[in-house]
Amino acid sequence: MASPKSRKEVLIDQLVAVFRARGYEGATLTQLAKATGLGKASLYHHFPGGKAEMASVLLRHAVAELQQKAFRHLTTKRDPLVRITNFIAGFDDYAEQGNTHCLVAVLAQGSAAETHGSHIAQQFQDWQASIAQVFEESGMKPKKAKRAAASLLSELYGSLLLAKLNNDPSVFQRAVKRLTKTYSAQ
Amino acid sequence: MASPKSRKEVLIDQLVAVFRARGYEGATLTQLAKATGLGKASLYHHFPGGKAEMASVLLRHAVAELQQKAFRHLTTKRDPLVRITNFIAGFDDYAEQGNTHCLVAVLAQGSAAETHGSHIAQQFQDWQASIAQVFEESGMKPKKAKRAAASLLSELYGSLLLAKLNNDPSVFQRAVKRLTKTYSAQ
DNA sequence: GTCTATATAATGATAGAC
DNA sequence: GTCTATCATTATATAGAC
Repeated sequence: MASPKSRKEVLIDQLVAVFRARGYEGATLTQLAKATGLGKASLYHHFPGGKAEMASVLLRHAVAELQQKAFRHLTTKRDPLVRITNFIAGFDDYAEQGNTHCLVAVLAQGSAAETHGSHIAQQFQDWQASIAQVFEESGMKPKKAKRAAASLLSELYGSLLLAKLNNDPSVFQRAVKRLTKTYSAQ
Repeated sequence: MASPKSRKEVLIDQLVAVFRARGYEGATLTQLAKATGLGKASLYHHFPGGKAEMASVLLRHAVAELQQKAFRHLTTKRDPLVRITNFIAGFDDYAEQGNTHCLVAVLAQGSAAETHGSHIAQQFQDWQASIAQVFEESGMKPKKAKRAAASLLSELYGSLLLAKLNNDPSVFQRAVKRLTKTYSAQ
């Protein structure tokens, strides 16, 4: 079912893996070149703006992927709680069951934050509002819906971070299971 | 009441601020020198092993500070739920009400993870067990206590991360308030 | 203990051939 | 589109005077 990936998409995936694992400053051109099998000069052919351009392109790509895999489910016509559980499942997919970081969160740290921080903040506020909207449709008052949305995002990103800190993806997997159960019950 | 800080403690605090804000690779010697008001060579007088030694010392320091401010409260003789709420308050103190990162989490990312990852993982497992122990004493079965501990840590670290991603410390402050309420209500 | 000056290595980035 | 070779800059780290 997976549509065949273009050359550029494969390239982007290879670069994303390095940025996710090492962060913006930790991802050196030597490592990026090695991960893609290209020389440094070839990377500059694809990204004339160098590392900064790579980060921008990859950030857009990650946001689009999260939208497609996870947040998209929030705006369907289905039952609100089904939308939430579908969203959680999509996020689990994006995070590869707790085995990888979210690039958006990675690029919000270190010096990349100076460049992308406000964009990312806006994005997270939009996402949070999108979740809150679904909770409202499920019967919560606006204030409570907003906090429930913040709590859900916190638990997803928190357990993903803790999975990394504990060096154990199952921390994330259990959180996904628990959250899914919480919102599918009733 | 705060005991006067030694020269070295002040120095460490200044260095920690840079590592917290920029990460391990993002914290350059130039920035570290500027933050301390010292020249680079003077930093090597205090830390002959350079950046790597700074990170090791600062990591130990951060773990000790977290122990002193937060986790210490888990092993008092008080009521289990009081211990939990005291722990949360202490973590809030360490995180400066959501305005700063946890250095331990910062040093678990990027290339510093290669050096400190397993130590940090062990530390988090110990901390999690310490919280679980309290939940057990409050009446939970071991399995449930363990998951409740993971959930609490996830929410604290997740809301702290989300506060950064949203560029809004109140995300963390509200989580602390909500968690405190959850565990202080009977 | 701190400094200036400098060495050494790595990084991001380019030029130009193919 | 990819390469080799190289550049300029920045990074970590050291020597040695004070």
